[in-house]
Amino acid sequence: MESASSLPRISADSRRALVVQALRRAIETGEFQPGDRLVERDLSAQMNISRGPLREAMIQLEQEGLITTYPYRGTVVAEISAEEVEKVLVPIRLTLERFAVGHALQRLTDADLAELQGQIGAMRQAAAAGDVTGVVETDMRFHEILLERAEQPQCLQIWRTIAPRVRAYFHRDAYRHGELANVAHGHDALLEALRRRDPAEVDAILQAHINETLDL
Amino acid sequence: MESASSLPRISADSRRALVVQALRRAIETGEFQPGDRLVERDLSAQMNISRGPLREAMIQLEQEGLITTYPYRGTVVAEISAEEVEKVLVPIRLTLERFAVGHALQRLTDADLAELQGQIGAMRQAAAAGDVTGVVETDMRFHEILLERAEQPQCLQIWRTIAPRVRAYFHRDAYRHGELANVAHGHDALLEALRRRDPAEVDAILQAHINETLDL
DNA sequence: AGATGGTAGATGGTCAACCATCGACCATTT
DNA sequence: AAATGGTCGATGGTTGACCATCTACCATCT
Repeated sequence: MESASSLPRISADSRRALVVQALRRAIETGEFQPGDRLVERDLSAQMNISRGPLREAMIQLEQEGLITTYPYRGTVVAEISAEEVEKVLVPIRLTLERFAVGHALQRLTDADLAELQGQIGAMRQAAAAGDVTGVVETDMRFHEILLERAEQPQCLQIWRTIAPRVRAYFHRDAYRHGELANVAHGHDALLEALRRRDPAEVDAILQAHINETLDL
Repeated sequence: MESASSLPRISADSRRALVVQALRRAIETGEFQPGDRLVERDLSAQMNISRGPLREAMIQLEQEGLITTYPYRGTVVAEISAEEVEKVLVPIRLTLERFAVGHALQRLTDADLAELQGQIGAMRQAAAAGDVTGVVETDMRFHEILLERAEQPQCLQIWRTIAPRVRAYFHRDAYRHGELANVAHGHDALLEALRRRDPAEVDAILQAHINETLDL
C-alpha cells in the first residue's frame, strides 16, 4: 500500500468530547446567542446522545465561561462584555502567551515552524474565502501550537479555558471582512521573528500582535 | 421565636458540589499530592456517592487545573510549578483583581466592609491558632468578596478557576508559621484603603499586597 | 530474537430509569 | 387584600448496570 492518506482518520474523541466541540462551536460562531437557554433533554434528543455525557460537556463549557448553569432551573449562554475582553481576557492572554513563547522559543523544531507556516497558509485561504470561522480557528491554533511547545501544563490549561471566549469575541466583534487578510500578515511577522529566535524581538512582536486585537 | 441563629443552615449544594469541595480541599491542603492517582471507583465507594456526580466533580476540578485525566487510563493530581505560580498565576490574579476592585470600589456598602472586616478577624484567629488552612481560606475569601461585588461575571468566573491553585500554592509554599500573623495585617491596610475609596491608592496597595505573595 | 496477535484486568465512558428541586400558579385562610 | 400552603410541570441531579478503551503480558509465528 503506497499511502493510507485516502483513508479517514478515526477520531479517538469520546462522545462527550464531540459534544463539547459542537456546542462550543455553536456558541463561538454565534449560532447560540448570549441569553439563549440550553435545555439538557432537548439537546440530548437533538444530538442523539444520552444526558450523562451531555451534562459532562456542559460542565466543561461552564468552566470555560461560555455558559452559566442555574441548579434545577436551566442553563443559558453567557454574555462576554467587550470591557471584560479588553481589560481581562486580552491581558491574561498576553501574560500566558509571553510566558509560553519565552519557554517554547528554543524548543521549536523545523517541523514546528513548518506547522506554524501551514496554519498561516490555511489562514490565508480562509481569509480569501471570507471564511471568518476558518480564520479564527487557524489564528488561535497558531498560538496554541506555541503554548503546547512551551510544555508548561498550567499555562496551557488556563489558555485553553480562555481561548473559547477569545474565539467567540473574534467571531462577534473583531474581524470584518475587509480586514481578514491582515490577520495572516500579522502572523507572518511573528513567524519570522520566531525563526530568528531573538527573545526580545519575539516578545515585542507578540505584544503588538495581540494588542492589535483591540484595534480591529 | 427570637432568633433562628441556633438552627443549622441547610446546605443547598448538590452532592456533586459537595464532592468538588471535598476533593478540592484535599488537593489544596496537600492531603493528595501531585502525581497521586484518583480512581473513580475507589473515590466513589469511599465517599458513598455514585460515579456519575463524582465524574462531574472531577471534570470541574480538571478545568481548575487541579487534576489531569487521561481517557480510559486514570486521573492524577496535577503539579503546579513555582515558576508557573510566579509568572502566570500571580500576574493573572493581579489583572483580575485590579479590574474587579476598580469596579467594586464605589459599590461597597457598609455591610460589605463589615464582612471584609469579619474575614480579617477570622484570619487573625486562624493565624493565632497556627491554622494555615483557616488563614488561606479567609485570605482568599476576602478577595473573592471584592470580585463578587464587582459584578463582572467573566472576571469572577476566571478568578474562581484560578483560586484553587493559588490556595494550593499558599498551603504548600507561601506561608510559614511565623508569618501567618502578617497576613491579616496586610489585609488591614487594604481594607483601610477601600474605606477611603481612592482608586489609585487602592490599586497601589492591592498590587503591593498581591506581589507580596511572592516574597513570603 | 523480533514481530505479531490475543487476552484479561484496570479504568473510564454511556445509557436509561428514577429521584430532587424550584417557582409559577391556584386554593384556602386570616 | 395579604399571607400561607399545596400542586404540578419544567428542569436538573443521581443511580447502577452495562459498554468501551488501553496496556501489560503472554503465546505464537517468522
